[in-house]
Amino acid sequence: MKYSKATNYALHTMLYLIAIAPDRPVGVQQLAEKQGVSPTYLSKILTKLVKAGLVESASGANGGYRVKGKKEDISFLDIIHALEGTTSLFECCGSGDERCVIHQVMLSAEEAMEQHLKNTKLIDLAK
Amino acid sequence: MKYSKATNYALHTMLYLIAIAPDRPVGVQQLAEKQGVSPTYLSKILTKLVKAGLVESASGANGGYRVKGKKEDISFLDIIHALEGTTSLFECCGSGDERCVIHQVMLSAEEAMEQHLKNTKLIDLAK
DNA sequence: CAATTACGGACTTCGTGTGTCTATGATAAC
DNA sequence: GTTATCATAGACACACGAAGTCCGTAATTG
Repeated sequence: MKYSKATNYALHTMLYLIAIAPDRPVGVQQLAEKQGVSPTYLSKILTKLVKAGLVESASGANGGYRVKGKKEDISFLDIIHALEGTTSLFECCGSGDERCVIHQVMLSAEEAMEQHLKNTKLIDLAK
Repeated sequence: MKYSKATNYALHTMLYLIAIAPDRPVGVQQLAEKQGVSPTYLSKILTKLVKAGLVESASGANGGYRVKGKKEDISFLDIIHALEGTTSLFECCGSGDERCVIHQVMLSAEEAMEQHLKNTKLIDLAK
């Protein structure tokens, strides 16, 4: 039960893109150097963020990645869901519709965490 | 990023011990049948609960497992910590003392979930 | 065309969760 | 004391996913 390292990289990358990046797209090599990760690995993480609609990419020379949409709206939960998926952390007695009491408690606990992550926007940390 | 099945089994077992069990200890075979798990596997889970001080065990004939201490005090978090450990869900930039801003947000989100799990006692579900 | 950059699939490695099997130790009943 | 019952612990096997790497392809700029 751990958040993956990929989620960590994604959060740092997004924060960097939101805080520093101007209009120009940023290449993956530059992003990778900042965190000491290989560019090829980070590119797969960025592709997930693209598919989630959080960033947009531009191929070719002077290409790279740029935040898509309003920067103010991007929350921690958006990025975590893009990397970890949206399925529940707790799987129980099999059928999903009739949830046992334990399952209900676990779901509401998870929801408490998600609410916190949803209310915290990345731009709050970009001072 | 999932809770382990072992945590699921532990929660159901503890709920059963708290709700149904009288003073007599309950054998692992009986507990295993209720959930369709092998007794040998469930015994390792129960051993963790013993080491965490949540249940006590009795060897020999008519032995088994029994809830230790006050049943009213046992929370979801106690059991989860016994199975999953107490380390943070999110590991970041390496050093633990100087936490980056992202790390701080993740920790407080995790804490929101833990508070919920800490405040919910198992006996609340044993009607 | 050539250089740059993202995208995608295949692949390896490693750790951990999930179990099983078996031996050992403790206790109660006979 | 002997035997049956029960917990405990270690070794082992297996599957799956996380974490990367490598390489080929596609797109865009100059």
